[in-house]
Amino acid sequence: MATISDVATKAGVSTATVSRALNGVSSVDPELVARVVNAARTLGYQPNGPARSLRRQETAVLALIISDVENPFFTAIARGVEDVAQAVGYSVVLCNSDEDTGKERRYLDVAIQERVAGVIISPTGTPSNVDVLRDRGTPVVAVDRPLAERSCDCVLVDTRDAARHATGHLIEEGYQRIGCITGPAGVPTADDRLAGYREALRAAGRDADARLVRRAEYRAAGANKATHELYQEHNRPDGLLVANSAMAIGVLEALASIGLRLGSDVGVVAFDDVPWATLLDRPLSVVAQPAYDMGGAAANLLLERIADSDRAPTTTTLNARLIERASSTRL
Amino acid sequence: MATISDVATKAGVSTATVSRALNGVSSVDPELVARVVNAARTLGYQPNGPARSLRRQETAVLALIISDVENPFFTAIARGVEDVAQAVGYSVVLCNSDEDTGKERRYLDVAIQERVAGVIISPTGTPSNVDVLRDRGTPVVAVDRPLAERSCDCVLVDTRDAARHATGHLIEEGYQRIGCITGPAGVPTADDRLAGYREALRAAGRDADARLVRRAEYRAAGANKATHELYQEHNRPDGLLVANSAMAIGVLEALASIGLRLGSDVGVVAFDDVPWATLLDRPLSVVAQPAYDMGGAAANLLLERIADSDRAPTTTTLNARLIERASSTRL
DNA sequence: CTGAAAGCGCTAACAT
DNA sequence: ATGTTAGCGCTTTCAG
Repeated sequence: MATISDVATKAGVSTATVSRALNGVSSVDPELVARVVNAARTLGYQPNGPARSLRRQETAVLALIISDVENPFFTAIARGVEDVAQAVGYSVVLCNSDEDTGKERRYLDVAIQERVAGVIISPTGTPSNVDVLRDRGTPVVAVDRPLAERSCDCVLVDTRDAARHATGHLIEEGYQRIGCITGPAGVPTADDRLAGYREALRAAGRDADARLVRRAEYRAAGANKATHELYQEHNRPDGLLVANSAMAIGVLEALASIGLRLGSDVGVVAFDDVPWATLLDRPLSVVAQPAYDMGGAAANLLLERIADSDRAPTTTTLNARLIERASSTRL
Repeated sequence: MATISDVATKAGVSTATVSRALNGVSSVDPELVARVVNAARTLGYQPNGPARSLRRQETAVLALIISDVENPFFTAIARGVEDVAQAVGYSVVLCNSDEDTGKERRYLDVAIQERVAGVIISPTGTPSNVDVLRDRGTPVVAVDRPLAERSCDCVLVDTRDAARHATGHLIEEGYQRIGCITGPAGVPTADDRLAGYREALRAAGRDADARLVRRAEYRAAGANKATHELYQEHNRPDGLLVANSAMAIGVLEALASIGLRLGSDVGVVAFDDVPWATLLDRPLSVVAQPAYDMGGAAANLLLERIADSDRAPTTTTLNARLIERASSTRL
């Protein structure tokens, strides 16, 4: 593969001039630039990335570590990140931590070893994993979930507020015993959505009945099981707040198999807008999070921090939007 | 950030010994290994990836270039690739070409510049883009779509066969005027699915009616429009083969808005299994492709080729599975 | 404005 | 078994 010195020989100049010409340093004789560009093209020259990174002590790649590639919410974030990064010449490498602290740790190590310019992460488990980056001065932005230490840029949505709204909506629609199916304890979004749910009940002068709350992994299977449990008890809920779209699938399957109809028998609102929401017989009401914008905002924040590591940490909080459909309407 | 020579100094050995110890060369005195490992740990040493890549003239990263990160089919492939790669110590960088030849080209350039060990690609548009890799001897595996030149490892599914089966199933269920909504001309999967559809009709002694065929981008919006067009004509189809799951969403929305019921009014089979298929009032019949396995197979093929570039190119063809549900049953 | 040369951090001969 | 050293390809002083 052609190197910079092949190009230099072919163009009859030094490697320094080739480097300057190809990197757009203005002080190069236009005629030489033309010769260099020509030589590079005929040789099919492509710069050696590792050599450049080694010399410059920096790379033009960002790492994005998410907890589930198959969750549309996270892939939408990924698009947002990528579109912003691409526009300024950065590449993005997408890593899937799968809600596994060990995997997350390994990817962080890879990110450090490859000397990426910065990391955007939706942190899984303990914040100590991320400390590894901060110790080395690698810029980090947390997205979707805050880091325990507030000393880090974050892009969040006001998910507790959104949960409160959604629950309030179910109350207004006349549902009496509203339950909540949320993610594992310790996952901030799961806890916040539960907190918002409780606030709404309290604000309406109702007791939050702990027996109507279930936790499970953020996946269909766990939510399915949790729903079946909930409906084996005496006090069956007639309303349900579901904390993510994967869970919604498990919940809706369970309700169908029990023979309950959405809206009339049980009002349901789920987090995350999904393209199939409107295909259901009773279309699904959702809390739509601005995932694409979150990704874009996170990327911008990261780029700013890369440019200026002394900037004070910012937290950007975006709002979610409740979309009311038939699944949360009595008739 | 600590370098190898910092570790060498701290452990009281040469950098060569540190390198050997940390890379598990067996001929190092166990006591020295221990000292090195200790020094490395206390210094928080992490090897410099670019330096290593430059020296070794190889990297332990694979690039995966797919045409749509938001399509569950491709994210499932990504998981398959990643699980195999991870197990043998490779990282995977995921790139989203978005069915855009220009973006694809840019990512291929990045892959070359970063000197990735190999590329798995679901090629968009002209095959000439990929030639760039083959000219440089970068190992490539095509997945989901073949490369025009057969001189390249491929992992495909027998999608024409699957389309024929699915169409045959609609015929057997008694649907009389079966239409097809497929992707853009030139995209091999789109063309193959159409070809399989036609074969099935011919085998049943029916004319393939060109007026029942529509093409659109592999997205919901285009399929929605195409469906509306189809149902404005005299000869409305009573059966539909839909070439991917994003399109299925557009089609189902259109049918609902026209007031047609799945199964009874119009039998529908769509490519790609989706988790929400069973949530519909009339659950959706699908052609389930083994996406995860495809990713795994592609990764294995690529690793083999990296190890032995002289191996003859292989084409692995996997089978899809028709899952019959209520959307393709009259009653 | 251009060239010569040093050196980023690591690994792999080669020498001991 | 360990150390010495050259050099991967590039960018960037420093001279001229």
